[in-house]
Parts: sequence; C-alpha cells; structure tokens
Amino acid sequence: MSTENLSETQHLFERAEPGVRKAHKRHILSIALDCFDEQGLEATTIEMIRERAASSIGSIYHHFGSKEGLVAALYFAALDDQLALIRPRMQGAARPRQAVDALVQTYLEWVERQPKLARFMLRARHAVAGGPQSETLAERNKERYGELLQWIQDGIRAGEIRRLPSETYASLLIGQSENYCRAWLSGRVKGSPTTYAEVFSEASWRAIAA
Amino acid sequence: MSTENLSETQHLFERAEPGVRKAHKRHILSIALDCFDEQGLEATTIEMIRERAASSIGSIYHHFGSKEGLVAALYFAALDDQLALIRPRMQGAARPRQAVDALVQTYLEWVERQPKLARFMLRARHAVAGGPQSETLAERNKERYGELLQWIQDGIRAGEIRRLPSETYASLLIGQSENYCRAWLSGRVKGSPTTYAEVFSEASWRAIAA
DNA sequence: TAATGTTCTAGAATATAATTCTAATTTGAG
DNA sequence: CTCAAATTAGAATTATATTCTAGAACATTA
Repeated sequence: MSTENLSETQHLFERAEPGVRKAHKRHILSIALDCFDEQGLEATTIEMIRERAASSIGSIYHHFGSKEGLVAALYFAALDDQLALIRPRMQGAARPRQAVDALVQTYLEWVERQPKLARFMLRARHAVAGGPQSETLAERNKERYGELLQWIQDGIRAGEIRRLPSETYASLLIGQSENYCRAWLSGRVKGSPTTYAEVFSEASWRAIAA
Repeated sequence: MSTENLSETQHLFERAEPGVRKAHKRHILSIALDCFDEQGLEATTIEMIRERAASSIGSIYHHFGSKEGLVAALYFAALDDQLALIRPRMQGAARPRQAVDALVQTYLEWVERQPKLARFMLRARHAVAGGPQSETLAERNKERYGELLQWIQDGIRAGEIRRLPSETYASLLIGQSENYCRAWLSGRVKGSPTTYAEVFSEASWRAIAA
C-alpha cells in the first residue's frame, strides 16, 4: 500500500489514534466516505473501496469486519466530528436561550462544513440503528442530549422555558434544522443552512419558550 | 398462486386499479412491506418475499423490475396513502392557523395509524431520492407542498404569518413532528405521536406566526 | 540484534443474493 | 374458440459480500 495519494477528507479522522498503520485505516474510512457520497451506500461495493484506497479485501475486513461495520465506524467518526464542534459552544453559553442558539447555529455550521459527513449520517442512521451497534448509538445519543436537558431544566426553573413532555424537547429544538439540512444536502433547496441560522434558532426558541 | 391467505396490510393498496391480477401485485407489495418492517430493507431478500407471498421470482421482476423498483413502488403507495388522509383535512380548514393544525395533526395521526408505512417511508427515502424515480418524487413533493404554500401566502397577506425565505416553511412546519415520529417509530421515545399533537402544532404555528 | 508472537495485508475461494432468460401458463379481446 | 399479450415459473447467470489461508510487517523481549 502507498501512503502517498491520501484522500482529501483524510484529515477528518485524525482524532483517532496516531501511527502509520492507523493511517491506513483512516484512509479506508475516508475513501469509503467519498464512495458512499458519490454512489450511495447500496451502490458502493467493497471492491470499489478496495480499488480507490489501493488496499485489499483482507485489510478492509480485518479492520471493519463487514460492510455494515465499516458504515458504523464511519458513522461514529462523523458523530464525533459533529459533537467536537457543537459541545464546546453549548458549554460556553450563559443562558438557556444562548444554549439553544449555539446548538442550532453550530449544527447548521457543521453541516455546511462537512456536507459529505452530514449526508452520510442522514443516510446511514437507520442502518446503524438497526444493526449490532444500536446500543452504542443509543448511549451516544443520550450523552449528546444530556447536556441539552440540563439547560432546559435551568430554563424551566427560571421561567423562561415552558414545561413540556421531556421526550419532545429534542425534536422541537433540532427537527426543523435537520429537516432543512436534509433538503439542502439532497439539492431540493438552495439556501445554505447558515444563511437561515436566525430563522431556525428563532423557531427552536419559540417552540419551547414560556 | 393462492388468493386466499392475503396479508393483513393488503387493504392498504386497494386504491390501485382493481382486478384479480392487480391483486397479486398488491399482495406482493403488502408482503414486502411486512418483510421490510421486520428485517429492514437491506436484510430483506427477494427470495424471502417470494416465499412469503407464495409468488415467483419471475412475477416479482415482471411487476417491479428490480428490488429498487419494488421499494419505489411501495414508497409511492405509502405517499398516496398519507396524502389521502392529509389533503382533505387541509382543504377543510378555514384559516391558515387551522390549516397548519390540520397538517400537523393529520400527519401524526397517519403515522400512528400506519406505523409500518411510516417507518418504511423514513427508511426508503434516500434510496428513492437517489434512484431513477427521483424526478417523480420531486414532482410529488412539489404537489404535496403546493397547497401548503397557498395557505402561507394567505396568512402573510392577512398579517398572521411572517415573511420568511419560502424554502424554509416546509421544514419549520413539519420538521419537529417528523423528527419525533422517527424517534417513536424506532422505539427511542414512548409517547404516541397524537398524544403530543397540541405540542407539535403549537410549535409549528409559533415558528411561522407573525 | 535475533527470536518470536501478534497484527496486518493479500487475494483466491466460497457463499449469498440480485438479476436475466426462456419457456409454459393464464387471461381477455374479438 | 383462437390468438396475442400479459403473467408466472424457476433454472442459469452474474454480481457482491464474506471467509479463509498464507505470508509480510511490526513490536516486544531476551
């Protein structure tokens, strides 16, 4: 295998452990992302990935176990990338309203920065949720929304947020933005997500405001 | 093939042209829906569908052309079923606010009535949008939202709805509900969609209210 | 540094599933 | 009833995921 000729998106996975060999694993992930983005999950074959990554079937299966495993690994890498951007901004908020703005705006920003990862996450969600990694996914989502629920508690106590069924808050806050991003990523609408950051964060706030 | 022993969900596709032979086509769709719901799209094989439907490979390929074609046919049947419930209720509305309520409430109601179809639609969307039927899908979606945009125009003129980028309205109105239904259909939250109809229609209205 | 076990790479062989193809059967029009 | 078109059948083919075995690279320890 050659270490020259790395994919453009290779840098996305740098957070993983370092080392020459790990680099190859990351390279495969990166090439897989390109293939999935261009062809879709179904239409991308292991053989395609092997060829573009100048790797081998054996390597791919050694690292990921199966095509489904490769998809799951990429999904969690994407989730990490997203949370790495969002989490610090939410922690920097001073009031519930700012936390909501940070959540929405940073989410939109991430989608715009990483359209391939974002598109992949929306496409792969069901596969991962249905597969053997579903439990890991559930944990991750819980940790993802844990902090958000803290802010909501604070907001309710302060009389700024209305008391609603707790399982509805996540949808009320992110559903609109996610829906729009899905449309943008598939070309159905033209305006880039951050263009409408105001619109969406205002809508999210109104949805839960007292 | 036997015409006894029809699937429970067969009735869903009765709206298609009548006739003994068409019945078999509908029967295949119905069985396919059950398989997709139980196993997921990927894991369901044509052989499984053939067996449960007591049909043959030849018939399935004759009617649908490919697995992807079968998925697309089922998707459009599901879309029809959904619109058949939603459209009349929106037409019955007197004011923009009522139209929004009708849209949200009827959508939630449909999801609860047809969980298999709803789950399938959410899972299959990307496959259909990426496949050869993507154009048909785009047309359908346009007709789906056309009426909605009429109501919004009225609302803006009447000073009840604020003027926003037109491509954001659909997401602002249905994104939250869809996101919640997705979570409910995959078991991540417990409260049935209609339980929260008030919450979601209120949120949709607030999102666009002047 | 050499010995040795472990991880990784390779690609041929296998298994599984989608799709094609040809022939028989059923149906409906006239 | 006859014939053409539509439908049903399932065997053969093709495409793709996965397994398996062997060898190469690497790391650890004496």
